[in-house]
Amino acid sequence: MEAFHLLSRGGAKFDKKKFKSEVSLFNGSKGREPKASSSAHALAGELPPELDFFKYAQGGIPKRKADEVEGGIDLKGKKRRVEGDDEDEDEVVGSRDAQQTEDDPPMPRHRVTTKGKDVPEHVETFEALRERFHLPSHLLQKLAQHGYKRPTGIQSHGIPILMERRDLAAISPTGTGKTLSYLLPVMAALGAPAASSKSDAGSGVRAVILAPTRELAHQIHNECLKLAQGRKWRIVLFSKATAATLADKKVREKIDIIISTPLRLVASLQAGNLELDNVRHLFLDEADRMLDTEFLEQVQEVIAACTHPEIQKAVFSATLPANAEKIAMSMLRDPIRVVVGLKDTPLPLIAQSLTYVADDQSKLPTLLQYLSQPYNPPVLIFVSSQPRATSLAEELVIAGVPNVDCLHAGMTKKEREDAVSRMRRGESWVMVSTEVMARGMDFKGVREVINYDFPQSVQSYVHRIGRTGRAGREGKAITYFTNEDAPFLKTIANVLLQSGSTVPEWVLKLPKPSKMKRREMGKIKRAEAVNNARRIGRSDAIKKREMIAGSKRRKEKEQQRKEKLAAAPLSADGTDGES
DNA sequence: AAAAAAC
Repeated sequence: MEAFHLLSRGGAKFDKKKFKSEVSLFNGSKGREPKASSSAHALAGELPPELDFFKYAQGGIPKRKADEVEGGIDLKGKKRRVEGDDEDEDEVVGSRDAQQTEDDPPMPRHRVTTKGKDVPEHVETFEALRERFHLPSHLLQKLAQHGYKRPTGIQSHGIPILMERRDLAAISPTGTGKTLSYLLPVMAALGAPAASSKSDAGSGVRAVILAPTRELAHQIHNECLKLAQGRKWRIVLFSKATAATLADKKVREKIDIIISTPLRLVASLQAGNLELDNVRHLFLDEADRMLDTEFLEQVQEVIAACTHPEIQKAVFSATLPANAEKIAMSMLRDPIRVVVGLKDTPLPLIAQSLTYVADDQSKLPTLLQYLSQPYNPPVLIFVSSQPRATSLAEELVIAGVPNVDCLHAGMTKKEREDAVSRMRRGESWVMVSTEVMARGMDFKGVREVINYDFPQSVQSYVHRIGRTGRAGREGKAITYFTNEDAPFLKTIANVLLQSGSTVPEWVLKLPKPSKMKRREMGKIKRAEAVNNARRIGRSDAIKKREMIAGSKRRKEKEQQRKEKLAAAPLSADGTDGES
């Protein structure tokens, strides 16, 4: 009860450990929440942030028993039915996820399907990679050293494919270790650092990894550094600052791996400060996002700059709509497609629910009510725009919710970095953010996701809620919907159903979007078409200038907002009280 | 279908 009090008032200095176990105890009565013991255990066993990378392999992850009945639906039975529905008839059904063997951590079981010519045999263990591909022992040591026991589905199938230098389109659910599945082969292929005299691999960058957000690029970079620890590879997280150092050609030639967002890289290419003609590995993380129209052109420019004849390309995501897959496949050479589990589907470990809030005004009271009761921090809250992120965070602070943070791309680089590190340190209890956080970000502790604003696509939904339930842990996801969201509700509801969560009967009985709605949507579509048509005639330079102006305006607005907020800082430091 | 993100 004390914890409850502290939480709602936010007035006291805080022992998170103590707090969390008490809150969990509290929740225990509700049955659906993770058990107190598991919560306390997870917390006690928490690794320092620098070891996060190895979390996938950790044992002792609490998991719902397979035969547990939840909300009237037998998860096991449900899952079997869904698997039976698979439509890709010409696909080869490979092994199951290696994680399922008796004594091992209960990672979710996923079927793995592969498609393509001469698909390399998957491996059951990391050791097998040494025998087959001479994976350097220092890499194996890194894995073993940190308790990495068995490869996940995507790792056991993807790594051999990549190590045989084949192109790959990999689809695997959120939190199943995609990053390692492409980093390990890159590190193995690099051999000696470019700076070393032993290197016979030509000069200049040999691997490029692209990600859609700075935060994700940063996270990938960190994980890469962990694998490279003690080695002399130059692994560069591309930023304005690092790009500036490239003017010196000697500097560029010694880089081994670049991890970057597309536009940053394109800027350097255009400035003539970077050559990618020696790149042997070009990987796209969050591939469907990277192939969105807004990124596509930039990505294509990077691809065009990678002129090495033996370049290996690969794309990774938890979601890959048909459209994006078509583009991806056209970019790859004789590709292999690997699908772990079901495409565009969240993990069954995430308990999903829908909450009706009549309109936008009703959301805040609903959220405050929710946060006035015990919850498992940190909670990640998604909204649809930057201003809404700022103002919601503001409202929560005013309402006395402690340790509220905010993250969106309108913030400065430093603000964004600070927000992420508060999150990593467990100092944020409530993180309000936009789509910028929806993909790839791996905050181990996140147990709850709230979609305050309805997601704009199934893909967005899957990635957002995939911030929880990672590496075999449980998670909880709540999605608010208003009357206006109704036309899109059924689509999302089906996603919930497919992944083993329950949906109120009446939602399933909803008709397809009404004629009126469709007409409305049609109007928007036409208006957009007209708008686009108007733009077609314009030069790229004008478009670019407009884009820059738009972003400047946003930044100015943001600054004004911040100044207003100065009296009530977003970031509580644990000792602050409300006014 | 629409916003966000990328420099």
